[in-house]
Amino acid sequence: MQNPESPKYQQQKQAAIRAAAAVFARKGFHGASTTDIASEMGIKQGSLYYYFKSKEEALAEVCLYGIRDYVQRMEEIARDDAPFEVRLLATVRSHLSSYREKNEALKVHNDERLYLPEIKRIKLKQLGSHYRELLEGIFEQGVRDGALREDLDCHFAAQSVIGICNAWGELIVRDPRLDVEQVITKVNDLLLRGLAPMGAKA
Amino acid sequence: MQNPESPKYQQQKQAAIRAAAAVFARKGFHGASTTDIASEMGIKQGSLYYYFKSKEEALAEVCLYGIRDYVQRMEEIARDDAPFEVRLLATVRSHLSSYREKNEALKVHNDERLYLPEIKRIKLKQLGSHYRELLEGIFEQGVRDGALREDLDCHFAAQSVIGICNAWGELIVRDPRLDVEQVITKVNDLLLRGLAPMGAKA
DNA sequence: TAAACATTCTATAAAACTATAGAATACGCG
DNA sequence: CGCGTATTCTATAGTTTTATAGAATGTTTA
Repeated sequence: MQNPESPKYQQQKQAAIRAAAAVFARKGFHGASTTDIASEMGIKQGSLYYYFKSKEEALAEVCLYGIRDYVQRMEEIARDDAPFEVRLLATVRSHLSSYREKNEALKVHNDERLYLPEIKRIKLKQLGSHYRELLEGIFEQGVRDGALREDLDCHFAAQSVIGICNAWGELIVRDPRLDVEQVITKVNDLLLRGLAPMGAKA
Repeated sequence: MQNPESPKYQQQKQAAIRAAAAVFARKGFHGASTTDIASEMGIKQGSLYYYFKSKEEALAEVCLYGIRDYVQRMEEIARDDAPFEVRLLATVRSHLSSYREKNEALKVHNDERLYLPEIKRIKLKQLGSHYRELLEGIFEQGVRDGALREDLDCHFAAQSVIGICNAWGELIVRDPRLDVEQVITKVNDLLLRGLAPMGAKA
């Protein structure tokens, strides 16, 4: 057993999660065989079970790995009270920059809903909801500060941000020529204008 | 063989496509077994091959079925030259209202990219591109008419509309309590404000 | 160096899945 | 009704896949 949680083990486990993330993202959960994942990290199929008890556990680990520091960054943004515009930009940036950089771990979240053991699924759902609630809180603060129009549906706004960021995240991953920084600017701009109070400045 | 293309055959084929669409949407291409699809429409696994030569062909049919009248409605919108605001609303409505109504055929498009035979994939890509180009054209017209800001990146705008509509489409399907008409209004509003010229009216 | 432990490999059992063939049943029409 | 065709069923061959067991190899440390 991997009792000492040795550095090598940790490192390889990380590699296993990354490999699984990449292959799941490319082929989907069922499309990815354990053979694929193993060979992605340069070991044989059977050896993969040294790191994961099952294929589903691999998926669970990938999902949690993908969302965790994601939520963490959102918490930081929510914590220090900058003006709304700054927070929104930080959110969009956090969401979109990680999409390409932090490999494909996030693309899996369509599958996660389906094939995860109950407990893990709940855990993930909590993290996802937590993320959305943090974002909603930022919008509520924005309304209070007058940076957003008063009748704004903050839940709608938060969902829209997540939705549009995910959509552009996909496009960014799919098309390497896209300039991430530029996309971030434009998405931020679109949202800012779309949610601004009636007679806002440019 | 199904020589006469009898009404019953047509009807059952339609049912088969719908069933496949539903199961693919729920479980993804590889997650869906032919047994699942068959039992979804109330027949046995082997019988499915009376309607599809292979599982991949089923996917192809589902994808084409999903996107066709979609593109067609976009063509209508692009054809009669209404003011930009009307066209945008029509687009958002077409996109979102079909999402729940026209079952799950559209959700599959992540898989399609991966598992489709080359020819079908190209066909689909063409349809998708065509759709986006029509939308881009509408934006370009909107800029010319002064309804949109001059420096608007129409490609970006079109992608964003598609992205946000898809995102909300998913939410609509997943949560039956959501009021589609209300979502349409809000999404349209967000986009309209986000893309409007600098000193626009409410 | 040798013992103890960690990591990977090979081989395989058991299950699931696609696709086909041929039998069985349902349907429409003279 | 009864013939011909359309549709569905059963059974199965042939793959592919997950997961496990035990052997083989690497690595650390005393």
